[in-house]
Amino acid sequence: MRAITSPRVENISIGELSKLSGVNIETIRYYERIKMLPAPPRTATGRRVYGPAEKRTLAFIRRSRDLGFTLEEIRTLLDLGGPERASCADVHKIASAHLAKVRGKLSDLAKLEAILAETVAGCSDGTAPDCPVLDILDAGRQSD
Amino acid sequence: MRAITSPRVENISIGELSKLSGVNIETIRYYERIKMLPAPPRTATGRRVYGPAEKRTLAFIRRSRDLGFTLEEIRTLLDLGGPERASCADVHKIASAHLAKVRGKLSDLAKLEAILAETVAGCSDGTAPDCPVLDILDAGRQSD
DNA sequence: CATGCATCCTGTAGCGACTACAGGATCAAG
DNA sequence: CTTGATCCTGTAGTCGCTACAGGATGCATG
Repeated sequence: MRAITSPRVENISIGELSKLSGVNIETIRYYERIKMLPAPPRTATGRRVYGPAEKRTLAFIRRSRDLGFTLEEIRTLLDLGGPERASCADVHKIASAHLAKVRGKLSDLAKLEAILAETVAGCSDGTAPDCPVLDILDAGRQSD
Repeated sequence: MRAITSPRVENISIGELSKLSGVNIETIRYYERIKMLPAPPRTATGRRVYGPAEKRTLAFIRRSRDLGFTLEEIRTLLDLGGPERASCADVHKIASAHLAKVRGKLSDLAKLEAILAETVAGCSDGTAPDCPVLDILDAGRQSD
């Protein structure tokens, strides 16, 4: 979609795009290679030229990555939001499955935090003669 | 003299070790390759024979991995717990650094959960005409 | 003793999501 | 015109496994 009403066509280099989006240059090229991002037009000398559309897409990808979606999931999301603007239900399915995964991870991590905190506390400043941290890690499974 | 009744010298195969420890056979061999585990003795025909020591070490590794330590960290922990039984302070440093990382991840994940939950809720059953999930992902960065 | 199946062996390649080069080409400023 | 920043392609490395391929043993049964 070429911006008809948009006055200036904002042409930016990959370096600028990288700075603007917070995505590594190498990663942007990587996204292009694996077809997460469409290949942009080039200058006569072969440099990539990006416009607002790519900027938007990249921001979408980045945000979704931050939220822990895999590239595969994001690809699907992008497709769902594409020309067809298909079923919101599909999007909902992906997002809520992902939410479930996140919640699982969250509770695992919370448990882990508790154990670790306890472990570390047992050896508060390293003056203990035998290190309880190692013992706890060692004896995690009591029945050995 | 093979162990008949009481396994005084507990000699086990890699398969048994795998079952006992819950670590994949391939992974055990991988650990050996990258020197996380010492190479065990072999039978005349080249099969690995493990004893209680390896079992212990593997359990230690496994538990530490479950707690999210990297193999590199675990390697250090194993060294620290080795013949020298060196400074508990070092162990404490590693463990608490790791705890800090875990806490960071935990809070990130909690924020993420909140955003995702909200996002998903906005599209509770996919009957909305335009999908709010995509819009939210899209518009995460308001200033674009 | 032969058969057959489970288990083991080595070695290599693949995964996801990047990251880090090497070895050039081009651009913008002084 | 020279310098240094930026860009290009292509390949290989990272982490922590996992999955083969293609073969060699081990053990129970007929």
